[in-house]
Amino acid sequence: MSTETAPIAANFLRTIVEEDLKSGKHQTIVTRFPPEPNGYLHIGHAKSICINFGLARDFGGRCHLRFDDTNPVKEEMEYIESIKESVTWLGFDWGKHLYYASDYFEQLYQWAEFLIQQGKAYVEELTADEIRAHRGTLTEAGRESPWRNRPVEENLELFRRMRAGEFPDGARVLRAKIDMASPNINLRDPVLYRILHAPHPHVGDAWKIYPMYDFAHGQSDAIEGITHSICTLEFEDHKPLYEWFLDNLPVPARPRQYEFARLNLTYTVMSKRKLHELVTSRTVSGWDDPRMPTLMGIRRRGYTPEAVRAFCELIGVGRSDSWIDMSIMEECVRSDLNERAPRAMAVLRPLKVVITNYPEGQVEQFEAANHPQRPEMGSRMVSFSREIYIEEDDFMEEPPKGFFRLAPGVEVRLRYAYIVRCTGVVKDANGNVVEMHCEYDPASRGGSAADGRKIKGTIHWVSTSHCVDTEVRLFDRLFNDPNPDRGGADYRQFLNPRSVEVLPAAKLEASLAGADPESRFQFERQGYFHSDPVDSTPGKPVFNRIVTLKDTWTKK
RNA sequence: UGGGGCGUCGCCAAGCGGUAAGGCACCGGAUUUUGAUUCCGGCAUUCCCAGGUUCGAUCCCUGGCGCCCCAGCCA
Repeated sequence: MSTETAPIAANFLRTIVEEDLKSGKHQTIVTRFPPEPNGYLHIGHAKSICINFGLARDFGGRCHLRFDDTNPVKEEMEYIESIKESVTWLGFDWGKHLYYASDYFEQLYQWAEFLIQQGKAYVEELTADEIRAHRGTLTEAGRESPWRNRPVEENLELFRRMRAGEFPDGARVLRAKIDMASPNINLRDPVLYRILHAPHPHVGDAWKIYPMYDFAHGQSDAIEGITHSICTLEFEDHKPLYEWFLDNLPVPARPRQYEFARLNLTYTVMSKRKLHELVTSRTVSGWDDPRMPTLMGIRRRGYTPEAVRAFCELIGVGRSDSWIDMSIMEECVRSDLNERAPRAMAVLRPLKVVITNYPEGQVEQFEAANHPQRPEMGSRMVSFSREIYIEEDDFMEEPPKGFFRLAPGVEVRLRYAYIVRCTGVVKDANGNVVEMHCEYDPASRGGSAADGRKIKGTIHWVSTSHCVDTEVRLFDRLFNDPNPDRGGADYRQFLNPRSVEVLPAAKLEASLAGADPESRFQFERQGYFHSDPVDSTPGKPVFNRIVTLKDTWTKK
């Protein structure tokens, strides 16, 4: 009993794999992550990556990275590179198993000829519109094409001429001969090949015809010996076709397709089209904007790969449409970073404080723990002086009940330093508080009162002459509605106008000046922050807020 | 009113005929020099609805209801 390892969360896919291994159906399992290189990966892909690579990892199998590159007009090398980088960043390794559907184009072509020879495929000369008209509707059967029963030899010759580039785009198409009356529209003589005089990002201009997804995917799985071909629910209707090819072609293996529900996340959009629009309309700064649900954006925001993986594990795998609340993902970074991020003090919206009874010119050093629960993470010294900055929010002239930060006459502890009492404020012509005066208790060095009196509030601070000035960006959700896609309304009307707030002059404790790019800290009492890898400069890191700390005070 | 899928706590999600796991959220309370963390405790007499089979049904049957997907020479 006690030797049992922590149970891996059960889900139907793991159950299937477990049974296939136990029954001996498979000696080892092989999965694959098959992105089309026509865009950047997003958090929804992360779920699929974690499922596929995770299954392989947990059951001692392997997972291939295979680019589903059958449509050269939409695909680009840049995406291929970016996808590889994102998968690696997430922490997965395909080893030597990097493949391209385009690597199988010759085999696929041979199989297409095989189908023609078997009388199971034909060259179509109807236009795209005519094909659509013949396809019928959801409730009416389709009609057979006049070209459906042309002789094998004619089909073969025409298909070879298609390959040779003798026809313009769209002039002809190769179709499977299945069943125009099938209630499953995918079986109504699906298109297998189309003519595309377009260069391919991986195989160049070797081909003038390209296979459709349906004709490429299952066969690629078979070629690679994929045992469990896992995709999202919308492909379930394609499964009979997937199996039809496997049944009618001399493929070397028999993969099986399984489907799961794709990830939906609240307060964001996931479709490639909308993500693209956000970028091109300059609504966001780019694909790696820290507000984007892309893996590049999430990374730049400061999420750790561990947090993203934990999130994918936590949400589970099922077949019912699900909407995961964004707060779940936020909680995943918090719990990861709570363990590992060093703490530091940073004043985001500074209010100057003069400690009137503190000797002018005096500077003291206080030791501050890098992590209160993990002494092995060490400590650093912070400088204290007569003039400091505190957070604007930590002072209220007329505090509400239950406020235990600074207010006139009230005492508070400056973390790691002294207990101070507010003795007055300085206001500008408009009545805004521009400076505050305090007196400190010299007997409270380190923050503990000599007489043992309880101090309810502790606030963070930074010495005005020992801090670094820098930019900090406060990110929030991109949309202010849980489902911006709802009801066909224009999702852009739900854009959160305050999804980013730039604070040009935040004050960081001096130790932060040397922060490496892409390092993460907890700014005490505020949240977790990440030094931006693009905009930081030596000595002046720029910080992105990853997520706030939980806050049971402002919530009230 | 063609085909496919789904419906278990606010959000996910186990469960596979034997009397409702877990996580997140939420609500209490304890500790706390981060109103954080941590820690304890609470949180579905009930599984979309209605019938039926059974000693017994969230799990089987029948009939409803609701939601999602499919008519690209996209994937």
